Amino acid sequence: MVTYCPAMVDTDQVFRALADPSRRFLLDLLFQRSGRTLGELERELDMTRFGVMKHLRVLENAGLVVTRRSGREKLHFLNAVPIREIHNRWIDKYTAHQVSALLDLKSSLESKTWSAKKRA
Amino acid sequence: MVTYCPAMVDTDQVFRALADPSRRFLLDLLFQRSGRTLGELERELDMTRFGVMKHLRVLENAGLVVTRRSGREKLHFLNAVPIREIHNRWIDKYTAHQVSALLDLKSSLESKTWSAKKRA
DNA sequence: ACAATAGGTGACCATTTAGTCACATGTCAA
DNA sequence: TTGACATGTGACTAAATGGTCACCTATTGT
Repeated sequence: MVTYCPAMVDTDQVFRALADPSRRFLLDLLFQRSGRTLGELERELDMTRFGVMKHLRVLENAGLVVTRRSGREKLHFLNAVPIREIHNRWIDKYTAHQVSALLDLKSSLESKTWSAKKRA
Repeated sequence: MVTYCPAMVDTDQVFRALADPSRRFLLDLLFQRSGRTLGELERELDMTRFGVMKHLRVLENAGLVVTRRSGREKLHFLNAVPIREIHNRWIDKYTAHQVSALLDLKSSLESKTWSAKKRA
């Protein structure tokens, strides 16, 4: 019998977890480098350890973060599956191409602006 | 000068807009068929007109819904661009394949369960 | 054993948020 | 122009949320 699967998530918990900027920043940190401890993450936020712990639990309950204990440390990893499910909910194959093209255009414009700034 | 672009969105507003189940349901309705009026959407939710209106404004401010007036009616359309940006934030090209494969597996298992149920 | 370190719990407070209502504006058609 | 219809505003209440703190447990190295 399967005891855990990264694709098993509660939709509502996922969206509520993503609603907070601190939690999104935690996901950014784990996207950058997974397998961090609570203390390590705490140092990056302007908040007490308890606040960070609370946020991490919300993320874990939502399935956006999975954890593994190692001695007295708890390692946190990013799980991207719920993110992909959000995408699949409101973007079908037909509109996906248009949207991607628009965003590519946008980022290309932004990089031009950026290099213009850099030169200035 | 550009006065409007579907790719111009405030990240925080997008995530907070998606945090409510009623608002996600409104997006589902507009994903199914875009260009609906307030009254039309109101009939689908178990909520007063005012509540629905408030939710639609949140979605509009987030850029997830764009509107067009037509006489005394206001038509609402889904804008998928912010959704795609969420995806791009935490899923890179390398993990995208793994995640997609996992979700394909999941949906194939679910459809098997479903047809088994149907036969029973 | 001991102190230092890493993580955890429950209660608490300030702020935000969902939903409703009385009331107001603008548009259509007879 | 009159009445019906579609949408909009500001104030209000009840519930949820973010963040902190005093206090607690478990693991490590000496």
